[in-house]
Amino acid sequence: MSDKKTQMLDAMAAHVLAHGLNNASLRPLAKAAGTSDRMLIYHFGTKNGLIEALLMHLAAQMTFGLNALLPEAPMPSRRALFETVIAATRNEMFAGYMRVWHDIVAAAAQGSATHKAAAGQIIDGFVDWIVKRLPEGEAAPERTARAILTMIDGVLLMDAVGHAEMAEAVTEAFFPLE
Amino acid sequence: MSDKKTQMLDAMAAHVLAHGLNNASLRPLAKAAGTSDRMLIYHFGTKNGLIEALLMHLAAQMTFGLNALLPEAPMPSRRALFETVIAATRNEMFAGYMRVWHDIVAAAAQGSATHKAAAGQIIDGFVDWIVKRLPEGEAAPERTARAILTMIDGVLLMDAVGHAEMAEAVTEAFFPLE
DNA sequence: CAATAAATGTAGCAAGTGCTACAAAAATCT
DNA sequence: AGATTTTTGTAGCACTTGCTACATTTATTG
Repeated sequence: MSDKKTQMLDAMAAHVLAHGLNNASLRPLAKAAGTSDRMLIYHFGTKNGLIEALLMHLAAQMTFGLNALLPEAPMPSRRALFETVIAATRNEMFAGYMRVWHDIVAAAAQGSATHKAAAGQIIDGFVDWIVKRLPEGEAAPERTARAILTMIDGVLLMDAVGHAEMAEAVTEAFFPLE
Repeated sequence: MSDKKTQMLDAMAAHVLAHGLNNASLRPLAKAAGTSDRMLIYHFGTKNGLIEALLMHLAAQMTFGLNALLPEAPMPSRRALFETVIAATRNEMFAGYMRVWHDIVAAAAQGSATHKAAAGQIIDGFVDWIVKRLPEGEAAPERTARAILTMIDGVLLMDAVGHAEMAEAVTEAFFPLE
């Protein structure tokens, strides 16, 4: 991929993180990238092509940011791991990604294969991340990681609709102090 | 509320369940309700007013459908309750509501107070529903219900992006057979 | 029955949508 | 250098968006 395209994608990703993905249209995106709608179509063929490239770009960014978050070492307990992730997703730095994440989910729910693919990529990255940080002695790490990620996404959803207190209930009910 | 408005809302709710909420526009909604965009604005003042009314209508419908799903009696175990709910949300009958749910979440994540309010209503209804069906002898039923609902929403999200297999991981990891 | 209010149809506006036609400049290749 | 391909600007098209102006019909009320 040419440098120019990558640069455009960076700028557009930033725009999407600030203004949302699902109602992004060509002209504002072009403006954010310092170019014209004409050029976007030229480079990406069609708006769907643009969105597809943008989704892959965003997925890669998310995975990268996640990996930069915490060293690759086992956490003392599931509970600690869970709480660390939740705290991180609530960091201002990640707020844009969380919004975009729910945009992706909504589009995927409406049947968009593109968005499902992007979601799959993000999820895979996240599962790997968790597996590497699971406390030692897990019987089925992959499975546990998937279960924990699903719970995290539940909390993320609740956060999104203004029910941040749900996280606490989950922690107490499913991650008891040992 | 007048009968006419209720009738319109029913028709528009059906349309939204089939075609999505976030990209619904006045003319298609009007067509679905057998009227004109002009009339929708007349009755609801503005599009936001319409969406607000529609959200409340949908929230009520969801709560109603949920209550019709299962008798109001304690389930034998958390696991059974969880599995029953998941199976229900996967029923074709509820597919439209699940799509709309994720639309609501996405809009709420972007900051819409209207959508947050609707989500809150749906969540409250769901928590009540769970509390009434929790196995007997729960120490903190309300808290447990919130925790379970959060997990359900995590699974719902995974279902939406095509990862239905996550439910299994959650069941095994967090609802062990006793 | 007359007067007032509620309800609706027709037409349209200004802004935004994805995308295209056409032509000119800039870079690349032979 | 000449030919050819890549890249870009300007304009615009056909359509959709939320919403409004104006006139007319239909119901309600004194």
